[in-house]
Amino acid sequence: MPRTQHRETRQSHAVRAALAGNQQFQSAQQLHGRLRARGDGVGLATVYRTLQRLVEQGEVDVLRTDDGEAIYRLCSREHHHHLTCRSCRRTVEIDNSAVEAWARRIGEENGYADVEHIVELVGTCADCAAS
Amino acid sequence: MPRTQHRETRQSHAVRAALAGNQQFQSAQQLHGRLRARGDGVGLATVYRTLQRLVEQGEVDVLRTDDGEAIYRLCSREHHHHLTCRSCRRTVEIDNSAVEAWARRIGEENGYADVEHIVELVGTCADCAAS
DNA sequence: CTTTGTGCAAAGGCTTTGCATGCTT
DNA sequence: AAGCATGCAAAGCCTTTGCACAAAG
Repeated sequence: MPRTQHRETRQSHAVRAALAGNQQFQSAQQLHGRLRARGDGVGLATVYRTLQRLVEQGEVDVLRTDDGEAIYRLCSREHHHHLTCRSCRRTVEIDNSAVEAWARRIGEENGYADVEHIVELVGTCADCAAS
Repeated sequence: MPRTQHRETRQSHAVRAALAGNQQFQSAQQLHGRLRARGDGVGLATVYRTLQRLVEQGEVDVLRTDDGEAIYRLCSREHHHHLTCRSCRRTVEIDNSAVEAWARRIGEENGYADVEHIVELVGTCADCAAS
């Protein structure tokens, strides 16, 4: 059982609140700046470490911008993949059991056990394609 | 039409050759190391600048890994995916037609065009599982 | 009281940039 | 000859880590 053992601190609460207050993907630096502006001073390193924990616990999704910056957002579902617009970053969460099954089958066919998969899709969304 | 004008140099040729020699996405550092190993010494900065130019010219695609590393690949190349052993790094090439179709369909269903995908499988191979 | 979280600053890793030099055209 | 391309090293950015201190359980 993944016993999520983390302590309740003012800082971790602040980070979670900042995430909850915005449904869009935000960078660690943005969150840090937002917290600082709000008066909830939190060290940048703490922001990163808190986000890291949340990602490990599966409570937060993380993606990478074209700049290589990590952006975070509270998850809405369990396991899913992302389809991201390469232009505006609009993101759709994909929940497709076909991929899961496919990955597992490929593993079995090749004698590999405990197969994990990384799947990310990038495209141009309808709006951006139009403009 | 703006004819993309770039000079022919040993280095730019080497980078293009390295890209052409691998149908998968590769990082700049990987390309640099490969060139160095091959004897075609090329400065790391030059690798980056050449890749930058190729991307601007639309000859190369760029994506970001979860580590924030940029990975490059010549456009319009058929590629395959890999199933890698997390222990011994043994790698199997995977037929990709199923994934290609799946990715394209997901894109269409969501109104996304030109869908690129990153797919990586990691598991434990039979030998390593036995030991 | 013990363990984990926090801050700060330093260190890391990837990428970009300044500048003098070499090579292409 | 003129101007981009290259190398090297330094600088930039985002992120992680070491360490001492504070706080939670």
